[in-house]
Amino acid sequence: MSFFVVETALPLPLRRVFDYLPLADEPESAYRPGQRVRVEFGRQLLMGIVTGTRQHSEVPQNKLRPLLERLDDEPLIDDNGLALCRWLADYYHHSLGEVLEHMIPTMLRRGCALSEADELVWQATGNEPASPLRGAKQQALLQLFSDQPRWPHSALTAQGFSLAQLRRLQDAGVISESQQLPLPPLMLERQQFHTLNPQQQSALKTLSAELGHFRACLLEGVTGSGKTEVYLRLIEEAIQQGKQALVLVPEIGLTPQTVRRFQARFSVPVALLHSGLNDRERLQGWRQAREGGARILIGTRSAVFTPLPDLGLIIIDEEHDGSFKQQDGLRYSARDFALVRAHKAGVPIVLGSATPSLETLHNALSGKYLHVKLTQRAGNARPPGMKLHSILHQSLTAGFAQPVLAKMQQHLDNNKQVLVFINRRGFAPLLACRDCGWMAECRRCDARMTLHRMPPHLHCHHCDFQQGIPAICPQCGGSHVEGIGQGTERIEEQLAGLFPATTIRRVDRDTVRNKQAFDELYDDIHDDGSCILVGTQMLAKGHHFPDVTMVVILDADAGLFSSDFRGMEHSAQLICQVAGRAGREDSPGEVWIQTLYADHPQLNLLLDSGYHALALSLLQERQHQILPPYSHMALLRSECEDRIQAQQLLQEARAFMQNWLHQQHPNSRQAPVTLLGPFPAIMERRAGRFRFQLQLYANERKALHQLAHVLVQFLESHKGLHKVRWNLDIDPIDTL
DNA sequence: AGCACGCCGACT
DNA sequence: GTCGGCGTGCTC
Repeated sequence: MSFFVVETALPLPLRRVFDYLPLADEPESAYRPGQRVRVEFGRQLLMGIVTGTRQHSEVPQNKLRPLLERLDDEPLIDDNGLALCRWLADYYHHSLGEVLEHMIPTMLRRGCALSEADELVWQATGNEPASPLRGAKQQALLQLFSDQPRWPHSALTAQGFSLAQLRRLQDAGVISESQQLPLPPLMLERQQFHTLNPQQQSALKTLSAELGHFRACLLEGVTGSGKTEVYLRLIEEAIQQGKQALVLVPEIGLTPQTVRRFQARFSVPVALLHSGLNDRERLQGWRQAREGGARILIGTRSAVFTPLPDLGLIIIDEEHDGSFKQQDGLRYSARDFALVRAHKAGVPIVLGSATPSLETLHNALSGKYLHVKLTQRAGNARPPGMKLHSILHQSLTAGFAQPVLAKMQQHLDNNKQVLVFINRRGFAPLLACRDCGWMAECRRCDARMTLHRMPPHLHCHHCDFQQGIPAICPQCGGSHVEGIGQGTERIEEQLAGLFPATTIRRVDRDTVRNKQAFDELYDDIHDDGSCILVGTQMLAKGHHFPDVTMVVILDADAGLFSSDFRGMEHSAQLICQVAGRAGREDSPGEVWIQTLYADHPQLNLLLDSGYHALALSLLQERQHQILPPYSHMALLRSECEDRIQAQQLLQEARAFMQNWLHQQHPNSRQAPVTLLGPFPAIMERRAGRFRFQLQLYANERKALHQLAHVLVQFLESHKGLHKVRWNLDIDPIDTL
């Protein structure tokens, strides 16, 4: 038998693979890329993924160790999946082993067998009972198995049968046990298709012509224009062609409403992958997709990695949503990765949004993406009337201007609901002393502590540090320590005083601990008559509130002057999204935006001409400033408890890159990559660490990629400054 | 990332 | 005299 080694990717931040000797007596053909193997690595036990076999190894013979176990006969990840992981690792300059880790569910990472996701299934043998069966339960079971020969155990326990009763049938030889992967439940009552308006029909026609080959499409549809109905029809066509569809939704977008809408529309199994699932459920969903049982997979960011053998269509709903970008570790964009995946699979991808990101819009306008628009609202719904209400020189009651309160009362009197949006949870964003100006600051961050009342405490929203509320000022000993400014808790409390007869419901991370709680609250809200909803952006996404006819945006100004160049884009998207919560077909909503800057040009452009017009203007600005999408960006961040060292790492990185660029382009005046920084982060100290950033801009992605590659090599081999943590963010979405 | 080895300060 | 701090270097 000839010598060979097994090349293995390990879940380590090291950007290389490791060679292991095969198990004794196993031929080279037993090892295929994508299988899991267990190996000893130093003193630890790790699970690795085979990436190939080699006749020779660079590693000296005496250093090679044999692997301990091969866990799979069939590769867990196929060649397509592996190629996609290689692309991802390369594009984000990340270790292949860690990328592969994202590809498989937690249970499989821990070495479990695929069959762990199976359920117990009872199968009728067709034999006569070997011993007489007595009792009503036994007879009932016999009847069930003659109606249908295979029954999942859970379906039988749901009907009140016990394991002992089934065992008795098994002992009599009437049934035998086996295992199989459960299928996602099928909805039997199919919902009616909504009729499409002419615009939806034409959009559907355009998009369905793209099935069968790669094409990136932006479906830009104003709120209420019926994007979902177009997705559903398109999916229906893909399903009819024997294909699977992958639907990615934002983190809070996977509401029961959405799920029900999908499940009730298709006569094929729909699998879900979201954060509310346990490890076993995740493995089930993953396998249902991989083994083809599920024809539609709906999931959040990480679902983009799920193997789908018959993939025929990808849909990214609310493609502009920030939750598609992972913000730590492997900082990938599920949206961008999905585009690559669609390209490699030769299938169309539809990016849907009422407020597309400027990147996507740019690609659509330049003709790179097919641009499909829906400008009419489905049914008779009218767009909400949006108005700016200047609060300059106005006295406010509980943070509200008098006319706004009056208008709210009007809507409540009509038995309607009012939504108050304020993107700040807690009671007050600041606790300060009236006598000396002292403020409660977080001891670990450059930030003020937020005052909470329920329960009373100070809470840093940046590092989660909590402490009690001082009764007297720690600086001057005075007793006039009080909360300054408005948070959701305070608004809730004050509105209760102003509208004593009205139910006030607060919706933020403090009142809604998990998804299920939100769903329950949503049902309550649905059953309420008139009420006021006070909440953070949690309210803005996902759920629609049909009885809300008025939306009040209290702190729009906070987003208008963000130091991030995407600040205005994100504010506009959020305002549109909140505004979209209001109204239904017969009762149009109205949106009041309180602002100190009623003549803010961009805010006015948004309100007068809509998101698309504002986006075009913002794109022009980006073009002048040569910012994304007119340039490509990467961000090198550093953090360290020692401020000097955090900064120094970036200075050294900068010096290294300048030197490298100079060597590559000795004669050019303008390097292909522009370096900016290091700058302290907007919040320089967070959770006890000082944070800095270095910005890299390039016109050509290739130049940026090459520089990033050597930069990572430099940083990995960098000896000094060992305590400084760093990360490289390709296509960052916020530069905070 | 772990986990060793290794060389200097305050404890039994 | 040891326990233990974390600097630095390696892991197929």
